[in-house]
Amino acid sequence: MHPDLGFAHSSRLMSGMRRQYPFHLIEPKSQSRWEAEQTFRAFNPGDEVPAEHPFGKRHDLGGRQATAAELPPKYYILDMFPYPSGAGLHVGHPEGYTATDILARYQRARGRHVLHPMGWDAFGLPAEQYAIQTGQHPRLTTEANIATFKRQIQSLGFSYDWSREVNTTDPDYFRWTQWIFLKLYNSWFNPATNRAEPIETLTYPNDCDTESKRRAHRDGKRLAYVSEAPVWWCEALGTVLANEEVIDGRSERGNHPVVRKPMRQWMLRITAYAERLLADLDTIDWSDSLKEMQRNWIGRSEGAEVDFAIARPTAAGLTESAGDPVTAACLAEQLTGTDKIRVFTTRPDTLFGATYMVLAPEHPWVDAITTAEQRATVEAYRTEVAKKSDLERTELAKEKTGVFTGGYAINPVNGERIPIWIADYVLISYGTGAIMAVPAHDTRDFEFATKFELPIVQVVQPPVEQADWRGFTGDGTSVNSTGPEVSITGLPTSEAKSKIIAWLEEQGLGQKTINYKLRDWLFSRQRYWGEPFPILWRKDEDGVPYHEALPESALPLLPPALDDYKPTSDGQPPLARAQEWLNLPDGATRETNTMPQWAGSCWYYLRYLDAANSGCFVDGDAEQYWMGVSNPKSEIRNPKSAAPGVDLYVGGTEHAVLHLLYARFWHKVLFDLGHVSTAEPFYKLVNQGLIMGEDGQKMSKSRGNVVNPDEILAEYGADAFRLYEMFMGPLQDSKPWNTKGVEGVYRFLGRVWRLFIDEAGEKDFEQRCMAQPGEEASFLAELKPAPRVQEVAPTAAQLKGLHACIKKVTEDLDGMRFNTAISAMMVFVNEAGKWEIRPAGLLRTFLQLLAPLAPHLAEELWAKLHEHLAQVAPSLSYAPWPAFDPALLVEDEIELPVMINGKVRDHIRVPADADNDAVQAAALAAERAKSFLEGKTIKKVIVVPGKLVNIAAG
RNA sequence: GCGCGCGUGGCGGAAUUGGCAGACGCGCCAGACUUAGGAUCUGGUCCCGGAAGGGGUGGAGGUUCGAGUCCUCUCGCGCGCACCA
Repeated sequence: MHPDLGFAHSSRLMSGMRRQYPFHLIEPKSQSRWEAEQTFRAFNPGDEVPAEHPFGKRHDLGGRQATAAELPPKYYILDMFPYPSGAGLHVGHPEGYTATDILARYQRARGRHVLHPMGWDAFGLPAEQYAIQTGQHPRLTTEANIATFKRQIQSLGFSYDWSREVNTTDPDYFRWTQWIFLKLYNSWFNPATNRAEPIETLTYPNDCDTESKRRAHRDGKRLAYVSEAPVWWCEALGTVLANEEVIDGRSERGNHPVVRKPMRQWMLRITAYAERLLADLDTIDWSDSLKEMQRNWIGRSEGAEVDFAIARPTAAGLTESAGDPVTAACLAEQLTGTDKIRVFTTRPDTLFGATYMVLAPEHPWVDAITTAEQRATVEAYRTEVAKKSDLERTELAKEKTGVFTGGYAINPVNGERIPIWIADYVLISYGTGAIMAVPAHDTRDFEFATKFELPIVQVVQPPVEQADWRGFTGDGTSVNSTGPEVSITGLPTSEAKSKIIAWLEEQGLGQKTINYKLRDWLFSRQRYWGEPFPILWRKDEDGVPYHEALPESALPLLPPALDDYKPTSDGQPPLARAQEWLNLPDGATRETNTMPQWAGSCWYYLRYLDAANSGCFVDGDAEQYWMGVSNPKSEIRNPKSAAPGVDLYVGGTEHAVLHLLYARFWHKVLFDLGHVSTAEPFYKLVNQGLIMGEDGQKMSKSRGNVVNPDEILAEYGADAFRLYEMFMGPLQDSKPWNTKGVEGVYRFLGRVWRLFIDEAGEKDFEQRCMAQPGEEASFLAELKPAPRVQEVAPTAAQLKGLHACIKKVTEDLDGMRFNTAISAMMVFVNEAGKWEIRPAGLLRTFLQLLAPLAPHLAEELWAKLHEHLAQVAPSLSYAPWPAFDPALLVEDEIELPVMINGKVRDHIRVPADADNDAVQAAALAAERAKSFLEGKTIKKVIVVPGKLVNIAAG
């Protein structure tokens, strides 16, 4: 039979698609071995480690229970769990997962006890919308999607501990989400201790003399409370949205229009934690840009609140007062009573420059101060503003609008009478909803004053002489800032601020204040597919409704079965359709809102620690071992924080504020209440970059540039896919996909394969597979390493090549530089491919380096290189990471460039330990160098030991 | 507008504290093996130039013996926030 006859009948082989190596046999083989062995299971303190488990063997813990102190140092490496959509996995998902898997495998080899779990963030709108359309229960859709995601993720060979898998829609999971909600509900934030405390520690003011007053006081302090405030209502989605879910007046999901609407909603008091959420950013290892995004979101600004008296039109002696000083005594008289407007400013040093005041159109004082002549104008403006959506209000903000109310206020520092305007550039929701306008030193006020011809008075001198003070908003020196009672003229901005604040406080006219952009978190949604609130509503003796918590024993509170998942016709959430569920025999009714999708993802990293625990959200010992620094052997040393929490968390930037801020908030509450041992959940966080389509555009169905991982896997295998995702470039960068690049790393894996398996063996193997396709697996098992692979001592050069590779790969994995680690392995393999005799021991060490990145191929070859010694291979997953020997990397003689005036002109070889004088002499004696120096005077010779020689000549 | 980040071959990217720019991979060119090659192996590949040599890290200056790296200005791109007083 002609040897090539078989090939001709395979379209795959004929078309040049011949596999570089039999990954289609190797990958399922490795994966089923890991599954059978439970290779990647992590053990909680007190768990029995099976006698034969490779982790137990490595750490001498097999066959017994290990205490936290006996377990090796932990390494908790976490991926942002996915929302399992119907579309299946996208090539972007596995990028982060591959990076964490490589590190998880690397850290196991380094001897760490690795916790690397995966789960499903499975509540959410798409499954619910599908349910509305088809009547199919969202659980069925969700389960099908999870099955697809799980199959796809598992086909990549990730070393997750699947025994810890969580699913936010599982009653055994959301029971604890509800439990945490009850913790929030039953706690208040004590400003004196700066932390959350059980609601029982709340003290009541003396006037709380009835139970209903006490209840009102208590309900006003809870971390989870009910508010009637205006919220973002999205008609298309049939639900309210959090501030964070609204972008430019449209829903983040689906880009539907949203409107403001007052509704009764559950809120979480995240603002109480604003300062701690901000301050603790300094204790964690996140990228600067991410921290900056969180800081911006929290939006802390320091300044002062200042009271401006309202000048009533009837007030005598307060008419136009050109040079007619109004005394502080007169002002004090004005400020008795409540006729004052409080403004917030970050620049109290510019008080003397306040030439008018602006209120938000919705400000409660507007009616009272508007004069009869202006009333029609003011009303018209307010109506116009109310009609505008917030989108228009911000997008059309290029041109300032506003109207005069006819009212005046008194500037407390100089008694000036200033007009009060209303304008929509002042927001009711920030600060006090009112500002003092300093047009000379605030861009917005400047634009407004210019348009409406309001006076502009300089009160800050810019530090640079020539600079125009008009519109100058930086720090400088106060000028024109002397009043009858106080002067800050001549003071630099920071001193001027503190002096004027001190004076205001003394006079009872204002005080130092800190404001945050952060708002409380709108926590309820009018949906079906989310966690029901464990809350009942009752009415008191006066018929006033009030809420009360279900007991913990009533958890989990399951959502009712429904035939129709739409909201009710009168706009009630879908849960209101279930009358039996809704109405309790004792007359109470259930809360019909559900929690937002963020709820489940706020704490899933804690559930992984003890996923099957039915008595507790997480066992204390497990929590302390995996999250804390209580383990004396822990290698994590965080200088600023007592605790690391999750050692490494990898995910996309899309969660930079929402998920990460919410999770930090919940974690801090749990910390305050003593349920977790660290103040922060995620010590180190890395955002992977976006993978774009081959055209350099963001991948999307409409562009048709989406790459399906299943197809790549079928053609090149999981190892090549993993390797390519890492080889594309730095993890944090965005980069375009290029399938040709996959072929590059695939060829590299083929070269690795051929280092071990020679052509003759391979050909024979392929022919046998072709003849008996059913026997492929056993033919693979019989395949022997090439005769060139021998148990011999390596040469010095071979050892040096290997150890250079160990060094580079080790350092690069530590620094998460996967692309250059792969490049180092390519260099090694290119070199090793030339060796006539390939020392087996050396190749085994190389496989250990390759194993975290291409684990399937490494396992297969590792097994073969032990079989040929008639040994059963030890577990590659737990084989100790090779150390490099620096002594092997030292050169006796080194080549140095000789530069003349910074240009390389020659090279010299000198002993590695040659002193500078010897190197200089050698450089000056170098032939080519000499010819360049002819006719020139040598001014200076710089010798950088081990690097180069530079001769400055002219 | 403000804040953060980034600009290096035809392409993705290397160059860890200022020290031989372009590692590694893709693509391309040539060769070997071959009935064949979209397999594999070998060599080449920043630009100009036959060579010698010269030029070169978005642009313009500067510091330095020496700059992709540091400083100043400027242009371009990406991300975030967006009237937050």
